[in-house]
Amino acid sequence: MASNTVRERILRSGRRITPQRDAIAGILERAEQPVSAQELCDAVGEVDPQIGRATVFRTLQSLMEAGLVQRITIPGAETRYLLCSTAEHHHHLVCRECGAVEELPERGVASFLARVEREHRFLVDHATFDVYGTCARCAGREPEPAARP
Amino acid sequence: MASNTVRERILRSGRRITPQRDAIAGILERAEQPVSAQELCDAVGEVDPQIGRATVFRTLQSLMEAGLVQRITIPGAETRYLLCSTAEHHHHLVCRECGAVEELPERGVASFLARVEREHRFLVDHATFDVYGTCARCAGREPEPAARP
DNA sequence: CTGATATTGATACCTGATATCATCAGTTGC
DNA sequence: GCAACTGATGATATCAGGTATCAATATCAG
Repeated sequence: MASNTVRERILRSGRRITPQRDAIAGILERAEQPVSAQELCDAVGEVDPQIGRATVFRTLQSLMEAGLVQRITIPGAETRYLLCSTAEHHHHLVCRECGAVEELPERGVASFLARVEREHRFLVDHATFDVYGTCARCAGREPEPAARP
Repeated sequence: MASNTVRERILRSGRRITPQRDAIAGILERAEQPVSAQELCDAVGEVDPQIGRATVFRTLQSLMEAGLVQRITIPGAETRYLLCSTAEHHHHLVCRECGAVEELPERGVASFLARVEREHRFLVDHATFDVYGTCARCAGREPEPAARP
């Protein structure tokens, strides 16, 4: 299933499958939220304390190059890594409450980018569009229960 | 003029004017491109070698809080700092060729964000939208003259 | 001018990430 | 299955950007 797919995707990108990569990909796969490098190192250490930091970062690098992982750089916060369901370029809706990340497909942004290109006479090569806020699930709950009778 | 405005803006934010802040703001003001922390430290050192790195970073912090400076975090590249003409939230078009930065006003993005909110039932709090590509001026020149007869 | 207080500079420190390099293990051809 | 070629690993050192500490200093309101 999914695990197999990740393995296949790693193989297809001309990389080798190793227990370390398996472990790291598995952790990313099980994480519903993007994880920081530190969290990932800790989680990896629980699976196999032998796995070194360098391997974790190298694996992230490889997976990013293969398009399996995206790095989410939140200004003023930790950089996080996310296993993406698609290798296509896309953007993220990050919930500040629960940390959940929703993927915003490129085509949702394309028409907007086209307008930017037209209005600014700017040849767009790459755009990062990360949106922070509150997801539907968290917005449903009351954030301040004490504020209500 | 502009220098005065920066001073005023610093003062209005309840901060003191110091020669160090003056120097740092001046460098940012004269830079047409966003500068990295390292570049800024170097440039500051040329003005006054006494000014320490900590002061540079603290000043950047202060100016960011005051809305005078924005930090541009390019994944996989250096973080850069940019003196912005407006304290309002806005986005950037960064030219990869010449490094020039064009400001994209929030209102240009607002309607797009509204659609995202509607379609994803997501309450947008903050969005960073940084676009990389080629500006009109650089696109006008031939990037590969050898490729043409 | 003067004092309360924000600011500074030197330094140490932290975290995320990368470089090095000898060793090890997948993969491939047979 | 086996050897060997090559990519991957782990330990370590190192780097860069950025922050914390703290005594000394400078700013600005009164």
